[in-house]
Amino acid sequence: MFTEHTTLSDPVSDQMTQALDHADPGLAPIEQMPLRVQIADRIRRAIVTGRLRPGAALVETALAEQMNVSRAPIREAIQILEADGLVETEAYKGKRVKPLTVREVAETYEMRQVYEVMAVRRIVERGADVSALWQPCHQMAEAGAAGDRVSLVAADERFHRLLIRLADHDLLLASWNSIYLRIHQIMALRNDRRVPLADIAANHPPIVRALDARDGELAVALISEHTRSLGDFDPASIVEAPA
Amino acid sequence: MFTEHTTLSDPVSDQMTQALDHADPGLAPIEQMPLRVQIADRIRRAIVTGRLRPGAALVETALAEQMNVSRAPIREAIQILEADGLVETEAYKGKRVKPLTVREVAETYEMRQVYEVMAVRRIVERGADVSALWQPCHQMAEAGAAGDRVSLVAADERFHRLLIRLADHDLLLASWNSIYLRIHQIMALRNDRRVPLADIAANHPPIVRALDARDGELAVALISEHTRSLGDFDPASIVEAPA
DNA sequence: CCTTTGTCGATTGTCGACAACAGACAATTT
DNA sequence: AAATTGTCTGTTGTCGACAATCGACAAAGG
Repeated sequence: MFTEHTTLSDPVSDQMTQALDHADPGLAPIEQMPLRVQIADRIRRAIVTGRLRPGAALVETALAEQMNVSRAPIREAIQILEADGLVETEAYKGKRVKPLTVREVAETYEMRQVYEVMAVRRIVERGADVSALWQPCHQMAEAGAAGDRVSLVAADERFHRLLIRLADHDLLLASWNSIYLRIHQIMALRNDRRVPLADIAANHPPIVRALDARDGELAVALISEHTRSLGDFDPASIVEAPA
Repeated sequence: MFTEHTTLSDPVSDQMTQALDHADPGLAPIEQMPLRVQIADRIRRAIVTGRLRPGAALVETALAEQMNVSRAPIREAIQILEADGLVETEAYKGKRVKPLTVREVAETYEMRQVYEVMAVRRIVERGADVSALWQPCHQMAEAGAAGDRVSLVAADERFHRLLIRLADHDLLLASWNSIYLRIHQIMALRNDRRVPLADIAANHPPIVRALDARDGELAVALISEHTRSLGDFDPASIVEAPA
């Protein structure tokens, strides 16, 4: 077990949870997270879904009143987000959602590529079983056929997260998660429709096949090209003025 | 400018600063860091120098009294260290210096290798000027000849940090810094005397030469072997029982 | 008109006190 | 004696209030 930091487990289905649709948990252990974590999760989701845009001010007193808690857990939550690299503080002036610069976006995608290449190398070296990767692949294909972009993106994330997991490297996973938060945010902001859905779905199976065949060079080349292409983007589409 | 997080700027010369030996700063801008940052720096240094060993309890009230501040900045400082991955929290039970497992140590060094390889690749691709790397090289040679292990390790860190800087990639630098904190800690704890000083010093110039010659393959191979060898260590030398 | 100084509102920084919780140990009951 | 319950202690979690700082604007003085 790691520390208490959460992992943004469920990016989908958010406020649709009513009082009716959750099955009776019986007497299963009741999970209680510190307030700061719950708060951090909420704000984080607001940021990575684009509801809180880069540059938006986060005022402790306002958030405290809004969520009906004191400032202390709000402060701590924001500090968590600061460590995530999503929030920026200027002493005695304010905290705000960190503005995205073109450079940061590029660096983020480059880092992601390095992480995924590292994962692929490890998977090949260690001979891990990659058959589980087929499931998200199929889901992507279905979503692509149905033209359901949201489901496809969700399946894509599952694919890549699973790929990282298969590398069996906790530090890599943590680093990738941290990076992927920002990727989430970027995708939410730029809402890019250029690449056809079917293409995205079609990119993944060859990777799995190469991994399965233990063809390290090919697998690295494929994942490298795949993640690199994601970094090509329209610079003006998202970025606010740096200052 | 980044946020306010510090960078453990000066690992050496700590408490030797008396009231006399600092030159008159004139009317230069007086730097004031939030208490949490000063506190975090102190505790961080204590951890990475091994003065606070893995598993050691960090009790907020005790630290608050000891440093003569309230618990609030202590809490926030500890939270920073938690984000650094140096401290671990268990709700309502306590905070302690995160125990080091064999696996974590191995993963840390593997991650460092990936980062440095990435840096070398970027340096070669971008044709950065690497002549500045000679200075720490020479310092290492001198320290090696004088048998001064401390100076040599310090110069070694300068070499590698500069190498990362030359890659001109902020996110890489931040990630490397985070990793290197733990490396600091590990080195402080295991105090390993196996590798001869001269060998360490001798390993670096070939890397600079390869970079200078834009021989990417050779440079990657050299840095890869260099950082990999550091990860080979005596497992029993540092690790406490995981639980 | 320009410069300097004072004041004000907004925000974060810090503090001291109290509440909630986990674990250990004693008291009670059977 | 064993099991259950109560209690106590150490620690973190949360709160409300106050202090410090910043930026902007008004006010005073030349």
